Amino acid sequence: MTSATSRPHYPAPMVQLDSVGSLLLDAASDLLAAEGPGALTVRRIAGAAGVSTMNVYSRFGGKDGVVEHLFIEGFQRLGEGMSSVVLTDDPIADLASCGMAYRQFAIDHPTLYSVMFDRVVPDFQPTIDAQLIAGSTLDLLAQRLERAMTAGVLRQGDPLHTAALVWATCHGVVSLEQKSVGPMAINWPEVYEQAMRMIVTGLA
Amino acid sequence: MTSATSRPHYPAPMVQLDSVGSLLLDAASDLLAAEGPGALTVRRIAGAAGVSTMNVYSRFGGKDGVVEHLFIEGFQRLGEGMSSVVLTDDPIADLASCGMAYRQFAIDHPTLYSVMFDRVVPDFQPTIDAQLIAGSTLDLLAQRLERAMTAGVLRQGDPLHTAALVWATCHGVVSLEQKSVGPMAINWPEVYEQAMRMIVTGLA
DNA sequence: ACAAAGTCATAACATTGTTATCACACCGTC
DNA sequence: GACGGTGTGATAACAATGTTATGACTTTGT
Repeated sequence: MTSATSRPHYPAPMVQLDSVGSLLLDAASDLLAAEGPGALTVRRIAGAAGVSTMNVYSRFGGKDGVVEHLFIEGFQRLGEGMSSVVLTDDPIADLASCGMAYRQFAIDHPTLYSVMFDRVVPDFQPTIDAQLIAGSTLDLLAQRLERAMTAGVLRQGDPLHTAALVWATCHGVVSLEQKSVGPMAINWPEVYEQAMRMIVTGLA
Repeated sequence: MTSATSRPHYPAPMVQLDSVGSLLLDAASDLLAAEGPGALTVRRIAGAAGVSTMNVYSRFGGKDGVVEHLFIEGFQRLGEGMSSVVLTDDPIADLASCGMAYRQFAIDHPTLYSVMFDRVVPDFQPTIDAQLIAGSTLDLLAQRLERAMTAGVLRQGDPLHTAALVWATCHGVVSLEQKSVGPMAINWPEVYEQAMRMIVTGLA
């Protein structure tokens, strides 16, 4: 992270990880969940994995490579969480379930969520590939929305743009809630439900 | 001099700043705007202000004190931007203007926005006072919404919770846009306008 | 069997936030 | 005017960070 000459390219995220690599990722994930992004130091990650710090560089190209893996893993798990809701014959109810799964992920993994959506690791910028993976999570939502559109319960429109709008709304509520912005009196779970009602009626 | 017992106690944000303090804040603000949060180091701030690093500690208690000032200043400027829109006799149009002012602020000051809403400075946590100031920005929005409610163009409801919902929606779109999350093909300005239409129809 | 190449733990380096040191200016008193 | 106390602030030191260099050990090819 010292030389900012050119965009650093980390190892491809799909490389087969050996045991040490997996150990490092697990240790980083545990550290992140337990103590937050501040605990994500190269020495602590390597120490928790029981290996030397150089493994972080030989396998991931540096700290940012590890963070990028966590970033991608987070979006994959978020996608799994949203796609694991069982579909009913009510597209609107399914959308609501999807939204609740989104919020549940953010609540269950707040520090991972902050790695994904806040710039919580200094100078970390996901690669184009990682951004594409992150963006592909939107496809799930777009499919749900398109289904609701063809069913006639939502107004017709570009599914991708509508998905971006819905995603942004859910993210906005979760983000403000996590940062405790605004008066303490605000009941954020209620705001979230209100947001989903607003989405449905606003896009009907 | 500073009580070593309680740690995160920055000087009150309303203290009268001497010339060196103002110099430091201006330098920090310029650095943040020009090179992003990574450039916000104690030495660079002091160097840009032409003073020694110790001034950061004697006047602000440390780097986080400076960041807290920027944090508060950001919300104050955001509030000014939103309250500077001239009011018409159309509460809905005024709400839209308010929303556009919000987005304009985020576009004009992206790094300041990230200090306010992302956890971009490691281990920085705004004090309760700063959070209250940040939350008070919501009051402006709540007043606009209450006006639209009494005018009958928006459904009755708790103005504060509704304001939180509207704020979260605007923040969500701006946040995802700034981080380039999602496919590149997304037209974020259009998503933002769509969001405001959704808000109006969803809350009518 | 031996040299070349790779691997990895240790140590070194630059930079960060923070704290300690210490010289010098200022101020009240004699 | 001289002197001791007070405090301000610049310099240097310290711990921790990401990263790179070094050097010993292992593996491999012939």
